[in-house]
Amino acid sequence: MITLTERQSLILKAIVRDYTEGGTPVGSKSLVQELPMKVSSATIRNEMARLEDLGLIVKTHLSSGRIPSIKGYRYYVDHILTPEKVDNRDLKVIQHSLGGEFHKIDEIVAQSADILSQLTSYTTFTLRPELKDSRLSGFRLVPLGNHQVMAILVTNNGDVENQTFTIPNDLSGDELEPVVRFIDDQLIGLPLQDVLAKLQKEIPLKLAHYLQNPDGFLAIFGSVLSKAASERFYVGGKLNLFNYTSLQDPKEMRSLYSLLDQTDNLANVIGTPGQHIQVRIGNEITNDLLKDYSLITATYDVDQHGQGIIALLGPTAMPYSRMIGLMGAFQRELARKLLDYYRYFDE
Amino acid sequence: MITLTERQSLILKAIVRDYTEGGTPVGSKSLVQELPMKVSSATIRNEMARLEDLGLIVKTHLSSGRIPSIKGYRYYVDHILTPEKVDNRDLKVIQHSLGGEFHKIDEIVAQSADILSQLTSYTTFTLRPELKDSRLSGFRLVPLGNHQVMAILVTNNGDVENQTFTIPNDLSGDELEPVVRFIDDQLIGLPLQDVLAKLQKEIPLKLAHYLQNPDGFLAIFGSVLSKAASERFYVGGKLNLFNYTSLQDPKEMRSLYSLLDQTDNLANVIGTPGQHIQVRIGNEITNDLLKDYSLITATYDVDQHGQGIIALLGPTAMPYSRMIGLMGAFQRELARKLLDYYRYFDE
DNA sequence: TTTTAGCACTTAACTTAATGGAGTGCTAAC
DNA sequence: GTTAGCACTCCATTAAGTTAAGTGCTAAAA
Repeated sequence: MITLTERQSLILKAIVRDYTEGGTPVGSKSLVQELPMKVSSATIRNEMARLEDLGLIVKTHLSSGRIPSIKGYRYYVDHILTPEKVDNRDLKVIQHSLGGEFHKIDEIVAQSADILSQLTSYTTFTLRPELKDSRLSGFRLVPLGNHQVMAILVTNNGDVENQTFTIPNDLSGDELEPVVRFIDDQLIGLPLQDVLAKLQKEIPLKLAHYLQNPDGFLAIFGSVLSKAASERFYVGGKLNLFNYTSLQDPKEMRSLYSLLDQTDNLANVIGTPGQHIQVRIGNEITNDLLKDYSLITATYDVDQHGQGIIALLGPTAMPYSRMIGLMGAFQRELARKLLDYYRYFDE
Repeated sequence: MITLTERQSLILKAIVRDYTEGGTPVGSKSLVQELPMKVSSATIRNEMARLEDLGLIVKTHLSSGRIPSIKGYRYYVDHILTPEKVDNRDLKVIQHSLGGEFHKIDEIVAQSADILSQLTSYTTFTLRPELKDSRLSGFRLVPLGNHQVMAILVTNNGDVENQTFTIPNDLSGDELEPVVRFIDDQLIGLPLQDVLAKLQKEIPLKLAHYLQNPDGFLAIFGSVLSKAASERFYVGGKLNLFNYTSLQDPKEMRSLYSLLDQTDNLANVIGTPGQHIQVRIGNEITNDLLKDYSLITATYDVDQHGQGIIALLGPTAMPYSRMIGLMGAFQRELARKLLDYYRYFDE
């Protein structure tokens, strides 16, 4: 367990601040000017040597200034940093852009990602509150003529998922009606997870009473269901990659773009955030592509409706203090907005 | 009007080929080796000087090899190039990937863009056949409970457009039923364009019989309608920008990405392709951002269902011969597949 | 009249050398 | 424990030199 003196702590803090703002290694001379204590650069140098021994700062070459190491950022985030109060103007932006009327949870969550990435110039992922509490509240099949049928699934949160299918010739719309009624009787009100489970076990057998060949129908129902039940991240500010990636290696950026395009990957990247706001720096992120970046994840609670995630990807040299402040603001505002939304549909 | 001798033509052709393949300026010595005639490099140099006088090739500096000018590419495309027969393997890929079952025209068209960009490593836009022939064949409002209604619009081509709305408290699902019947009576069978026109003139008056405040409903209907009637390009192979853009200027790539993200811009970029396959090179493209690239556009005919567009964006130094061959293949295969599709729904 | 060999000349790209600036570690004195 | 002083290191930038590819031109050959 590392413990720093007051002075060392101030020096580390200044190095982190200067480097995240200026982007160039920080030397003893520039530090001596901005630090509140009146000591010489040689003293600072001695302290810096000690910080380096502890592994908190490193040199880029033998005679360069220092930059924080991953361990240094870690210490800074854990022990030194205080979250910055969110700028009043930023807060206005957040509240205003979440103030409008939304028709889907996904829209709210996506909007949040876009705003956060705009405020930070970084890249954002958001995940809606967990669906484990989501229940099936309606299922419809609407014949559209021309062999086509639209399947619509509604959850108790007001989420709607739909898909259009071409049905085989030997299956008329009328024939499906009792099936829908059967589904309604058996499955309405159940959590989506349970529906998914039943769909694989009991339903196929019982469905045989109504249809000779229930496979086609099950495929339809399963497809819409899994679309509604799957965890999909929304990614905002992809173009901001141009702001903070190295640009030296186009291959890397390309890989990052691909990673962000496949939203199902992101669950692995983000993992299961335990604490409320979690900062992972450099190689602390399990994905190798992101070993030179930092990831801040926050969960937000929407009471009995579960938790959602909002995450921020940026350079390791990011202004953590401001970022964590912002994440906190989103945690609160997003939870509030979603509670409003649910209340509307729960009434 | 420029006329080249046989020999000059061969030289220009070789320069274009070498440069599009190798990417480096072409000198007289390397030309003399691969050209079928037996002359010295000095002779080639004389001819090259003449081609330069004509503005068909240029030097990158006073003593460099030559690269084709835009005028040179133009001449090559117009007078020298013969479309390359599509590689058998490529054709297989195309046919196989369009051979599956599709549920929407948009899916077919999007798939084509993806395949083309994969085969070329460039970027592709596709536009579905014009919608002016598209007619309204069904309109539904499905109440989902909880103040929500899904509006579904179906066209005679089997295209389905839908959107979910929150309805005001003072409007129940039942009240909307006569409205839908009214819509069905008045508008079914009309081209979408006409529907759009009527929506602005006659309908609001007549609708007043059924609803005190028809504005809300009209907004819903209009929104779904315009979604169905709008021209939306699908863009494939955005990541391929990394393959052929300069990478020197990250700002430029960022702008390009933005351009491709706003699909409504693309109509202006592509313009109205007149001929069957049109090649626009460098500053011949009206958009300034694309002045260093080439754009090949092709229209494909789907008989009475109108024309669609497929377009390819790449570097000016692209292998035009192969590309034009590929575009031709897509013209044919796409028309064929879509005719199949329409036939299925027309029967 | 066209083609060719020969040669002086140009330029980009690469290598090497020189210089200045920022910063460090260490020592000896305060 | 702190400081001044100094030798040392390394990056970044500039300058100079070298090479390879290619050109245009001239005068002779075909």
